[in-house]
Amino acid sequence: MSSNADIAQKFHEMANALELLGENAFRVNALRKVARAAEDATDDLAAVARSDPKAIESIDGIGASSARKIVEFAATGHMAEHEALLSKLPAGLLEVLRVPGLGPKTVKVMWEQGGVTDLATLKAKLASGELASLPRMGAKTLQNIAENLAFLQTANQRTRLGTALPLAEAMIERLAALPGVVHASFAGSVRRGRETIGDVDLLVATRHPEPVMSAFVGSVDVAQVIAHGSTKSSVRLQSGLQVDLRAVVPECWGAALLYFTGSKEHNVILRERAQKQRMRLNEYGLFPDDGDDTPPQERGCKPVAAATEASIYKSLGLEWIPPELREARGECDRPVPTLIEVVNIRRELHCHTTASDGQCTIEQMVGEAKRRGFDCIAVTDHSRSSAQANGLSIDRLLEHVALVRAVANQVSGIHVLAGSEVDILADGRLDYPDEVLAQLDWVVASPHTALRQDSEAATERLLKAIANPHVCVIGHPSGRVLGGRPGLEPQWQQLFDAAAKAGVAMEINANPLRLDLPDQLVRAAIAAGCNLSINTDAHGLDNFDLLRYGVITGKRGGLTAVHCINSWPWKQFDAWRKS
DNA sequence: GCCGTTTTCGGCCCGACTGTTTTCAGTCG
Repeated sequence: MSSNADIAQKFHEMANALELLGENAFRVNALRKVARAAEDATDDLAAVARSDPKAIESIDGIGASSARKIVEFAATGHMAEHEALLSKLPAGLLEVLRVPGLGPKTVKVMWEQGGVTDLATLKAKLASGELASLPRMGAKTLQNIAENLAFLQTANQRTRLGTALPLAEAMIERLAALPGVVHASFAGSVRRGRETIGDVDLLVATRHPEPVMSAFVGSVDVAQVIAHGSTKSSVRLQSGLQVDLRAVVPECWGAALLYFTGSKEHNVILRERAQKQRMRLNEYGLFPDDGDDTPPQERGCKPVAAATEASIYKSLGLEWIPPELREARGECDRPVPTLIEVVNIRRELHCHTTASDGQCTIEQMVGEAKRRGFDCIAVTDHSRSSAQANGLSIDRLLEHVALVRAVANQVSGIHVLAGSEVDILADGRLDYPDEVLAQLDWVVASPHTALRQDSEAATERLLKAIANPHVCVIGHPSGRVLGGRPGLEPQWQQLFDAAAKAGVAMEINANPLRLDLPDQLVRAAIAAGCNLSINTDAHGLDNFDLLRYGVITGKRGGLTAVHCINSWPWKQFDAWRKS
């Protein structure tokens, strides 16, 4: 675990502990904000705290008190207040908060009056019926807790975007076809394109929501109905994934879409902004604030804006902000960039064929790239050390390069580059000698093994690869697998500075298992002056469809076509490549 | 605990649904 994740977890735990102890809710919220700031930070906070303690306090959301705790943690590996708070609670009590539907108030009562100290005692006391004597603990509530506890113990972790997005699209298609549905869209973290999502949020505009809600909760793949109201329902699918559906009237579409897309933190910023302008923002619209506490839509107030997202942003003095940027990372305080789009991508610069571990021939891959309108494809099969991927020995590589060049000469209308995805060995040497690399048109250098080495070794390893004059792109730089392995955690700033100077691009690997670099590192790389390369790493024809996940990740990092080598006009790209 | 184009003190987003209640607390997003 990087120090940032460790710090974030400690602040989350302190927030939860304070909540269970019945502390001030604003203090709890402030600690959660600190945790989020730590999660979002790209620099290693412990390292920053050691070299420049003052810098911690200048981070938005982190005040003097939390900064002191982070500095203390960086110096000693301990956080006294964290330990003191947790010592006031039974060791397993925080775990109980993870049960869906159980919040701090209920868990506190269960602990103080019911003797629940962890998931095991909760399970036992549910079975024995002891908890029924507690306040607000009816039969239905107890049954729900038991079901949710069972669910928690079998639940997968978060769902990858590559799974959730196609599912959300399919559900939206079904909802849009229902009678009376005027608009239908997915919202939430799927629309924002987060790399993993906790649940799927869907939104429809209709004047007759009840039949839509009934159709939704009655879908064949629904395993459990969590809530079923006239305008809001929640279900759990057989896969375990939770899906929420909300219905609004068409006049509110923009306000509702904005609200349900989030993020929660982005919404808070918009609402605070509305307040300062003496307005109120909710999912029904942006209303003048007349001081009346009753929600304006219930009093027939006419909204300032509601039908489209753009009209609401405009009324708040903002440009429309793409969903991918709505993470409360300063997007309201700077001009909105023209983000990269799938249509901007003109070439695929990382793919595999049957020569190594791909499923298709050179001709098939080139044909598919051409069919998709690309002006170039780089064939980059694995290098000799990747034995599990049938990596090419030097002799096989040279034969393969000849074959790729033969195909290149046969096809018209597309440039075909003979390249390699060459392993970056654990010590930073490349898997082929320089005189072999010099014979290639294109070199993607990627780490595949030794992905658990320490930060210092990883930094040195990748710096060495960046320094090699034949390397064009660092492929999936961290080597992470979402929900699988964390990958390398080098000093990214140092790497990006070096890559910018050397003119080496950093890859956004579009495979939804990887999304590597991730969004926040894309942002840091751009800030350092790096160019990015979005590639599908295709091993077959279908894989070309993964491109959109890389583009979404780029958008989340603020990537424009200007900093993406796949989007440059051919002449610009070719000149850059040859330099 | 954090923050400041009203504020260095006094605020801190808003509404739907459930289950248990006779008017609302708790949870969620």
